[in-house]
Amino acid sequence: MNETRRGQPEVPVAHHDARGRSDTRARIQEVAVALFAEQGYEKTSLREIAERLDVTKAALYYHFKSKEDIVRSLVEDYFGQVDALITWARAQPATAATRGEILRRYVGIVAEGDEVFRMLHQNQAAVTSLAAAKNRGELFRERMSSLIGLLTGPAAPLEERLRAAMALGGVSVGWMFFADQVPDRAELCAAVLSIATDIAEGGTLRV
Amino acid sequence: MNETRRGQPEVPVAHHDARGRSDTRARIQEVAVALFAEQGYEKTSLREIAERLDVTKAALYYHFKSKEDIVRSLVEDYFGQVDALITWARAQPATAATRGEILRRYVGIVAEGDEVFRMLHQNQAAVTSLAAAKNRGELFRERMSSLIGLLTGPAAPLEERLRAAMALGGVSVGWMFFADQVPDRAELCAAVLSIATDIAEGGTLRV
DNA sequence: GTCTATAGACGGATAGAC
DNA sequence: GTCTATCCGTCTATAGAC
Repeated sequence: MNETRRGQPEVPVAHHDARGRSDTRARIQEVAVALFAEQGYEKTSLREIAERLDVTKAALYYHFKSKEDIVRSLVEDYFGQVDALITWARAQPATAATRGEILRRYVGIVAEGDEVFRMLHQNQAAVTSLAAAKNRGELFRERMSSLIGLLTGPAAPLEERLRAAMALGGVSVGWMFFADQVPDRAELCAAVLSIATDIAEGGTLRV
Repeated sequence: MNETRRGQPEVPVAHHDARGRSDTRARIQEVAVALFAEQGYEKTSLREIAERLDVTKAALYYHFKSKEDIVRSLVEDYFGQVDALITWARAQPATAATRGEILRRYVGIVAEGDEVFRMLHQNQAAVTSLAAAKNRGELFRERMSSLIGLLTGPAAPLEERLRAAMALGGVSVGWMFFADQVPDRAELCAAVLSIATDIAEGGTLRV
């Protein structure tokens, strides 16, 4: 149960460098994402995170002011990228090329955010009710709504909006399901994008 | 959010029928699903469920042997239907008609299961780690894998399996996002199915 | 920056009366 | 079937030494 080093290939090895300086903060985030995604946010205690890092709970509080603060540092980064995408897209002409580019960037965000993205979707309820306090509105739904609007226009018919929603949803599920099963992420990325574009454009555009 | 007791987010009224018989068990399930979906499984305490029902925690333990048992009673029903679908599908010829029917039934299960389905997806991490004890393997991933296999054949190329996965994912997201926004559920159901079939068949079949 | 120790709160669960 | 009362565990978070 306590395999501090092993498993995911990218977990760093050293706790300290030669002078005793530590990158503990970043390592806390790494371990936290992994545990939150695996067991859930609430079920993961600070004690458990601390144990994996071979530090004590109190040390965590030096780097983060609360458990919620750890998750916030993770989530902000991801949603920040989505918000940036939305802002960018609103300044573009509503062309098919723009819609294609929105999907392309969205797939990029998902692919890059990977672990945080998975953690987020595994803990939607917990994360949403955390953020609800400061970040008003529904974290996921609001962004989803914006993206659908940008992919279809403000008052598109149901079928069209549905295609956009299913394209977005397909990206999430498709990526998360296959990300750790295929060797070539770039290939997966391209395939997901191609199908998502296909879905959104409703067969008028074939790649 | 709460359509069982329509109206505001308020407390149900009747505790007993005329003869003192109570449907407490069913009402516990209703309240639990709603709260779990809204705030998350772990964040919802038995005290809170009991309060909404105007009973005490101890009363809950008469009907369910544990908190986990409440969620299990909910989840079993849903996954039972999915498993039945998989069993049925395995006994069918691997034709396009069968694949279409798999999707049709899957959409039906999602549409009917609605609230439980939403609760499940809002608490994937929590629910998975609960069931892990008795129901070995990944609750979601394993079923997903089976369905993808049935929709594509055992050793289909990545793109084809990806289409299947994204069709399934699209159904979940599409339904959950629009279910409480459109007046006509049957219409939504048909539209989702149509698009999902479109996705899975990869443009060879147009509805 | 990290530790030990502990406060303070809350949760799940049980016993036994009615 | 439901209640009151209570036990025990675990958790977040803080105080203060080093």
